[in-house]
Amino acid sequence: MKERERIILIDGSGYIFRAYYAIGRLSNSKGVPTNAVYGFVNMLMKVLEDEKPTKLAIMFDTAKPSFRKEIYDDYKANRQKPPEDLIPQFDLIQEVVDCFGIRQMSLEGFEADDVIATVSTKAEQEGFRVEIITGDKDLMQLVTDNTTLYDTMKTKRIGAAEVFEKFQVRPDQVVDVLALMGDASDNIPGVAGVGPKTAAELIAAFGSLQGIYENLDKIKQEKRRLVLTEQKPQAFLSQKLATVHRNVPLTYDWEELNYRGPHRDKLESFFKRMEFSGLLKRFGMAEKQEALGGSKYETVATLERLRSVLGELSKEPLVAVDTETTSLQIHQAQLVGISLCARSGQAYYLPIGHYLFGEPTERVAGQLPEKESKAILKPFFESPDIAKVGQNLKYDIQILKKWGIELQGMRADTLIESYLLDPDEPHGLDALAMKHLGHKNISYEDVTGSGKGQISFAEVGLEKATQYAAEDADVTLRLHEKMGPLIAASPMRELYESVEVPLVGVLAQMEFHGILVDEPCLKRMSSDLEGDMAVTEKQIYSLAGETFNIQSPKQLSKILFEKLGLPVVKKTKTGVSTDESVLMELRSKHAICDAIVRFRELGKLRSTYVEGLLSQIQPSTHRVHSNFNQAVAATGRLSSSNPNLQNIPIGVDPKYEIRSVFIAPSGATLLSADYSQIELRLLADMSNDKELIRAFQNDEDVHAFTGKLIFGTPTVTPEQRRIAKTINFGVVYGQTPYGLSQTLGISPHQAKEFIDTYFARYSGVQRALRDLAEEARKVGFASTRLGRRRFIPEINSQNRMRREMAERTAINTPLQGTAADLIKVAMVRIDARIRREALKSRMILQVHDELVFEVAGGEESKVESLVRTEMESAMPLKVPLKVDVGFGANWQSAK
DNA sequence: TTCTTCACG
DNA sequence: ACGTACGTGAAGAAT
Repeated sequence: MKERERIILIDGSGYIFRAYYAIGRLSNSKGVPTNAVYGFVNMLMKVLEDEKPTKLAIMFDTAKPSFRKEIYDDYKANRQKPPEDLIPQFDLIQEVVDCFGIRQMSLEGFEADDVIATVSTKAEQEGFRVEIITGDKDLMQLVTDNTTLYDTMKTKRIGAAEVFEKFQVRPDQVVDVLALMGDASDNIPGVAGVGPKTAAELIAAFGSLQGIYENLDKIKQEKRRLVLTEQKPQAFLSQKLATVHRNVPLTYDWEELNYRGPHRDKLESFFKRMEFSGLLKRFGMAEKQEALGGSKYETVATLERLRSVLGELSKEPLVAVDTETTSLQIHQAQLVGISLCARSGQAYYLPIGHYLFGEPTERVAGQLPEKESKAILKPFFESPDIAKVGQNLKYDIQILKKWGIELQGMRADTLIESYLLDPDEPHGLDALAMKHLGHKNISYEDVTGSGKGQISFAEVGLEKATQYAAEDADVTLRLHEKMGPLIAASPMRELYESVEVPLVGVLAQMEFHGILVDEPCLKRMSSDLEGDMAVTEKQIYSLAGETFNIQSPKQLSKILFEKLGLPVVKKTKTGVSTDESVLMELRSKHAICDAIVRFRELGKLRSTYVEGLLSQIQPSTHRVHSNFNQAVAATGRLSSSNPNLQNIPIGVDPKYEIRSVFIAPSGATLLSADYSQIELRLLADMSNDKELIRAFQNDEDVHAFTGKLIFGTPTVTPEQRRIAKTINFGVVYGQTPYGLSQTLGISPHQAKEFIDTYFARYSGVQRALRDLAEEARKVGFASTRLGRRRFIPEINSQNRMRREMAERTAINTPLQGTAADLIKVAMVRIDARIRREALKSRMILQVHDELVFEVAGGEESKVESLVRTEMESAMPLKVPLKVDVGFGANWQSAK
């Protein structure tokens, strides 16, 4: 028999809502909300790419209510109005469907489901196969041998077998099941007390709704029989409501459903309007390069010209600076060029280190001589009176420092400006140019190429390099002209000018200096770990009775849950969880669990910390130079990467204390200073809770104090203290009883009692947390003590999960973020004093509530007292700030 | 590229 | 019916 041609029908209305909730917040620069449009387009493209349809149509509901409303006034009565920012997106979605060249169908008085049913029924009669793209179970009634359902967000296609799996009935019986069980989302009443289980059981037994009522006497359970009799009208009404209408009066012919691909021009202008740059790229429609209005870029090729340009720039109020180099790794990077811009549209490129075809010795002609230009540039860059702005100046500061210039006069950084204005948005220069200037920057790959043929920036021709580099300086200045005033007019001005901008220099210094690593010791650990792992590996294989990849959660779960028959405790999105909490729960059932936990522990140490750290050591300095990222964490914290020095294990196994390999050079020691209970102290201050304030004013052990309070005892056992400690931490995260019960291994009921008692004793805390959520709901953002903001739009979400998540964010961000503000203030002040007092000691690490210093011999007491003073006085609170300080030859022993 | 797991505060 | 504490970054497997 000839293969049937396939028609794809898409439930458009269903996907609009799912797209809206799936994508969260998104809008273009004009403020038009675009999240649903974006999600919808992605769904559509997935269907087009995966299914390669030849015939398709998309069905929509109409604004007018359907005929069901006439039959039953309460139909969809409890359905909420679509959210405000979704409404304008309905039309946009219909527009984009047209751009794709896809037939859309709808009819007043009918729902999308009815239109789908009508077309699919007809199509099947005429010899087509039908695939319905929907997430709605109601359409299961349409399934036949030639009609299947498919949900793009799931993997499985739904045919008759899958329908049977879900409801234990044939597709044509689904309506009757729905009639009995009802549907809360459509407000279809069903029969009271009959859920999916009972409904399926009844229909399976009697064949249909009609069949049930013809055989009521055969129903044993008296109660059930009574309810069914009583609610017969509802049952048949529900059946009517759940049944799709298969005869909607539509006019169309199959030709109109042929899919011939998108109208590229229309699609391009639509995507541009929406500012979907990723989608434009996917269609090869990347915006054409448009020079910024009236821009003129000059390559500065002679020393005379350099002098005169710098002379002009020195009189300007602010100069944008950008450096081009051969590497993002400071200690491997060579300076290639510098761009400067003080008036938008007029920028200069100073070529200094361009060379030919991979030969660093073959200098390109027409460049500035390195030594002489450095001598001219030095006073310019080192003048504190010539104000500079840049995008991520932390990098340029280090490049210039390596070149022999100490940048002074840093006044602004657009990376930081963007971060403060909305920490959750992207802050890359290209993204900012698009967002604030509507301009597509020349991309780095356009200049250097990408992949195998990629060349170093040093090999780029001067003309091309000038266009690219000068544009970056130009764009940076323009971005500052947009964002600078926004910051200045906001309550964040002080935070920006006195904390964040000075911190850029502090972090640059920390990164540049790095921390010394004991390489031989790491190498010893590496081989020790290898040995221990081999032993553990053997144990695991013998316990499992076969060899397999222990590091593969998939293979491991096969062994644990299929071969060894252990019970499944927890699932992940894609399979069965084998994480540590699962293994700990199963450890009494099989010895393999402990061995796996041990193997993972050793493997983590080896790959992430030992090997990972070894690979990051700079051969030229024998140090690791981590990046301290100032514009990543949405709360205001720093983050650390390449390597991450903020998650080095604390060293539970004395054999493998990773922190002990971070050492001081000879003649120096390390000093570690960390805040004690910083977030709880801030909570005490913010909440004004009299008990919590008392605890800190009396310098109590706050966990023991809390324990005494919630257990009502004069002293606490270690176990009680542990529980109190967990709750103290949980409060800061906006804990739920369930979450607490999981971490404590107790019942949710008991967890709830602990929480209730906690709030009864610390009533000020409870009030403060409620106020934080309420405040965020009112203004749309959470803020820290120094005015840092984080927008939390989902605090008003219709989706409960998202909303509750947002509420926890609203509680946690002010605490975590104020702690971040505070230690940043301390860092800036400590660094200023180290410079002013000309100390040789250096700040080298920050780990959220801890600072680590390399202290020069003889400066110990001076640095200790300086650090303690500045940390403890960074911010006045209603409770004292306490700092613990320790010295040691390595990081481990300094704690 | 995405997912899972796990290290830190 | 569903998922469940805040914030990060890195490695390895699977897609």
